[in-house]
Amino acid sequence: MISQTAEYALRAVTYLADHTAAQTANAIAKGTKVPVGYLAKILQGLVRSGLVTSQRGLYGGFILARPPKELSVHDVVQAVAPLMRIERCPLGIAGHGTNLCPLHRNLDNAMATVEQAFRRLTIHALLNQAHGSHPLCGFPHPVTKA
Amino acid sequence: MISQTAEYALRAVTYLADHTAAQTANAIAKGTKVPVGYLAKILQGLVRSGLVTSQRGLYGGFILARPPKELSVHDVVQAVAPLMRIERCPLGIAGHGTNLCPLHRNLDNAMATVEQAFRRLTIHALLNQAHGSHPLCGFPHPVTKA
DNA sequence: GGATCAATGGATATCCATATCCATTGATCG
DNA sequence: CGATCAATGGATATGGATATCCATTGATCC
Repeated sequence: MISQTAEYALRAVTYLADHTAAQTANAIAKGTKVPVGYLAKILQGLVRSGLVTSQRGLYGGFILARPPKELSVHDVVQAVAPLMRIERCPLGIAGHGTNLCPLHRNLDNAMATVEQAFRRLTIHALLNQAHGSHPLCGFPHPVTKA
Repeated sequence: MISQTAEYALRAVTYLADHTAAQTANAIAKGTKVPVGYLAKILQGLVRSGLVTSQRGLYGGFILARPPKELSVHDVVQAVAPLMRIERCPLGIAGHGTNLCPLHRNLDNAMATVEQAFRRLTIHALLNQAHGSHPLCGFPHPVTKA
């Protein structure tokens, strides 16, 4: 459904949204159970996309570039592993344009539904949904460093 | 969204639904633009799942095991490349049960929506949606052999 | 300046979905 | 029976997503 990379990116962003101070790749990796080396790559991607800001050196790390209310799940997914819509006939007939056959029209409609849901769902909303107030599955609410 | 394998399987099943006589892997491959060797493997999977019946030798080939009205897109997708729902916490905390965190609850809800859509959509419905009456993208309606 | 911390970029490894090829099995025809 | 047709199963390749490692760059502290 969504790639492992997108899943990791969402965990990282959720984690960042839950912290005000900069968080190192190491801290995020521990807090989200994502392999640290791979996470570093994903964070680089998020930085390049402008969703996250990075800072080197002591007390450095990563911070969200926008408030969680203005950051959707769709933004994150598109940044690291875009959900491709079906725009033209996958059977490659020329001149068929946007007029998809029933099969692909229906498949794309399903994708459209998901895309819409992801657009509407902000990271802020995730944090504030009732669940004993921890935003990540089965995780003790991390103590925000003072 | 759905794997290449599932896409191929759906094309093949749609093709079969449009033909009464048995169709060889070769014919299906040509008619759906799927690599024949790979299609053969996928068809084997469909046979094993009981969605399709196979017959060797001259005039052999593949036929749908059920009428297209009783065959959903979901059936086909599940048979070859199951869409995995999120059933428990991907962060692997024991005893967390089915109580997903907001992130994974929302992701799984999106999947549930897609699953529902796929369950409701039959192959028969695909064939009968108005589109100049060819079920596959940009494809001249194949002449059903007499 | 030197020491330490932490992101960056590049090279490399691993795994799985995708894909190809072919010898074997089984069915039909004459 | 032999010849032909076509699915089956197994071995093998390939590419992209996933993942690891490390030298380099840049920032902070003393």
